Amino acid sequence: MALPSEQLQLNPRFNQLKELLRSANYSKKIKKGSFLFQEGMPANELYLICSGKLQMIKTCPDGKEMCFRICSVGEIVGELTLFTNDPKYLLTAKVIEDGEVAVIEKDYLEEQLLLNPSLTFEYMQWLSNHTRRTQTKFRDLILHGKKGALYSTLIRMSNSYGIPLKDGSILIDLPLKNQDLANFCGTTRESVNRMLNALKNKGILSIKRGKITIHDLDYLKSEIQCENCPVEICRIE
Amino acid sequence: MALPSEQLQLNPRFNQLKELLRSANYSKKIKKGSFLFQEGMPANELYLICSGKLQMIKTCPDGKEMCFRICSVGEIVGELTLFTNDPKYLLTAKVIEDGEVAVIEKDYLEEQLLLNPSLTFEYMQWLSNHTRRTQTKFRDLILHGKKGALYSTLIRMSNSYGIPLKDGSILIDLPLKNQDLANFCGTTRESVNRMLNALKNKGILSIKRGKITIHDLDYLKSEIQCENCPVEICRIE
DNA sequence: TTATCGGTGTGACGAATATCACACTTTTAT
DNA sequence: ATAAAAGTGTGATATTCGTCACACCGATAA
Repeated sequence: MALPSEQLQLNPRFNQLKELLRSANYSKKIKKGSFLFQEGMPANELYLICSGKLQMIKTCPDGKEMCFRICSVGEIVGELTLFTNDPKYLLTAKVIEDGEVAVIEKDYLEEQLLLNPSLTFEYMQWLSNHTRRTQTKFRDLILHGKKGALYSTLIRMSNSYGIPLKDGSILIDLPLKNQDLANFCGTTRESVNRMLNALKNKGILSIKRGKITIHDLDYLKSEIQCENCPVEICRIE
Repeated sequence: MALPSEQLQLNPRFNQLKELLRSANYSKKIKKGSFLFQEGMPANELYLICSGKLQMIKTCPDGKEMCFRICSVGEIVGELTLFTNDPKYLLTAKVIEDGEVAVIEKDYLEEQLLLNPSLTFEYMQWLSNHTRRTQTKFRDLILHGKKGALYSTLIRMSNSYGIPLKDGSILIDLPLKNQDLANFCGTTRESVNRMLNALKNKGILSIKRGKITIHDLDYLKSEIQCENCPVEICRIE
């Protein structure tokens, strides 16, 4: 059997796993504003996004929402239901852009994962990274107030969706409303608005047609005592 | 090396995994105040706690600490380094009670996990639950202010370390300083102190010799709009 | 015993953040 | 094109929370 280190070279981007998911026997159209699944629902399926965009959110009875990830083409959702005793979705998948997802049966995937060690390896690697990302987010979101939460979110957005521009700035290629950012940070849209405008005035970032461009990422990093953890980890998604 | 097996049976889940860890070829004494490992250190080993207690913390350059778990006998630490490209510990393991840990080589465990599907299954199950716990903590810690963070922490402590008493109360069998709780919640010891005293005055809880007894768990739950997620998930550790 | 130490309890105050209200701007739908 | 809807910007005010200061409490070691 191949050693982990060799496999690591072979599959840096989880190709086997996605290949398997792509072979799904059917797909499903998703419509903006609808939900692919909602928290609490029994979970029998996972999805690979073929097109469109999803927000993975946790809702509160009082109407508040907390956003964990924004997922688009090539990403896997519903993953945390695998190998659980009582499979229910923990999060809600809200469609924010029309598209299509490949559907795969949870049971089938579990079976395949246990049969195919190199697939297992990919999945574990993916899940480990996922967990590491979630855990590092904690420090930033909780330990440096709401400003820290926003700055951290912007940095992670840069790493996840950023396009480097000629002048060294980074365009976050995702239309984000103030409220969206607030949902990532656990704050209010008004607070986000004020903080963003303060950053604009300092020349740290600018906003055009709903998309943010970061001009001075280092400023944001220094404000939250960023330790430059690997980009693999310091991401939204 | 012989480990007292009855200790490992405290938690009936994940027996295969623990059995494997138990076969570790050596163990290490841990001394209160020292660190089993520190974040950033290259990670080549995992540990199974035989005795003693550890705090898994994330530190900040400015001296703040965030506590994720308190681990004792039968628990596995250092797990998130498995299957990562650049294996470094993300958290620091601070010893808060003398003891001993079984040491297992990361490479060896990775190999075993890929060779043995039923071991794989246990590990994935464990990691999934771990991730689900971390994720659900987010909502509580971020969405309901510091009071929500404390209440959530107390509820999770009850599920993790609670001993039901005859009168229906729950004793959290773990000596906790105000500062410890503050580190779990991302707040200050003064704030924790005020909130705890407010809860004492309302008869929600009482404290004797450093240990908290919850008299009215439902009050705490209702305050943070708890959805009674499975106890498997709603835990500190 | 007393001195020391780590922890608790609490007031005063200021900073950070939420809330409310409303005007203004941009986007979307008809 | 125009109206309606959605999103942004901002002041005023309330609330939450952190910070500082210091008294107190209880264990323990000299």
